[in-house]
Amino acid sequence: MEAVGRQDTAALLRERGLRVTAQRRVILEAFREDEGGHLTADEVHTRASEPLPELARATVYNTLAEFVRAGLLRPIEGRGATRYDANLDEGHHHFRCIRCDRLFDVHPVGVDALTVAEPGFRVERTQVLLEGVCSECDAVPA
Amino acid sequence: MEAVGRQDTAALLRERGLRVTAQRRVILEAFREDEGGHLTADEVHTRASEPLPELARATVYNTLAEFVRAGLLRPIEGRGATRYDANLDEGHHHFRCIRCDRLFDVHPVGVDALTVAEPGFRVERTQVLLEGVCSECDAVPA
DNA sequence: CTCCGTGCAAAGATTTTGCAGGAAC
DNA sequence: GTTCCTGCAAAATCTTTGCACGGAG
Repeated sequence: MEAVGRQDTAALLRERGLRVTAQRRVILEAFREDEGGHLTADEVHTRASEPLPELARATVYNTLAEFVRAGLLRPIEGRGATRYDANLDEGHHHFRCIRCDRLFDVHPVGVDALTVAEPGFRVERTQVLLEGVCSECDAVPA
Repeated sequence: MEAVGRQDTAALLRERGLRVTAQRRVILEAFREDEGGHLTADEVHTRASEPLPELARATVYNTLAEFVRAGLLRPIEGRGATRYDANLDEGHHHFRCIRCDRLFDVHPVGVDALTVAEPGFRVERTQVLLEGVCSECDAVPA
């Protein structure tokens, strides 16, 4: 929601016990600059390569996994490549357009009870994915 | 829920407008014989290869996609390989154990309101995935 | 200085595609 | 007989791994 300055990026990394490197900074900033903030590893690589052309794909994968462990990102698994969500708000869920494959944040009504414990299972995470056609694609005949 | 005989398998395929072939029959029967019915393409291939050793992997993928289009299976996307669900009951959702990676059917309380239309999006499908540790894995120290 | 992160390349896993032969209807 | 499915093999996609160098703390 709130835009965070570049200098804060380093502080955020340090806060989470992560070493500050140029790679981590540009990767984290790629999410801040993205409207919506739902990027695939490949998209992150493309964007972060602009300021840092030497950046290897493997580093992107390693770093994204690191960020997930540190609680900076949340992986959204679905069709094809995994997308990473920088919006850590527990109350939101996702809508994927089956036409354009984009991912949107949504706040559906009536999902709050989902945190209810399931007997026999220790629930640690909940992922709600709505699928359909977004208004933009719905306007197109095809 | 109810076990369906082999002879019904062919009828079911015909009903859905699908040609009846040995491959499709053994693939569909693999789901009936599986407790829980959440198989990956590879698991389907392994099981269906028993009665039909010539069965190619590509055929399994093609056939599963066909079955999804025909409404016989529902794809459950998540970490790693996609699992296919033979339980078409709209009211159930899934729990994945992050230790053993198995998928269980669950009926969490309070999810009914999820079918609520999301303004601006035409929702066609809803996928709720709970993640955590199953009771079986929870009993193991590691 | 020490440790951890990075880059490179290669392998691994999953899924898709093209085409010719063959079976279902 | 016509149409659609299957098998084979190869490629495309997405992700992980091993190892040596180099920069962060």
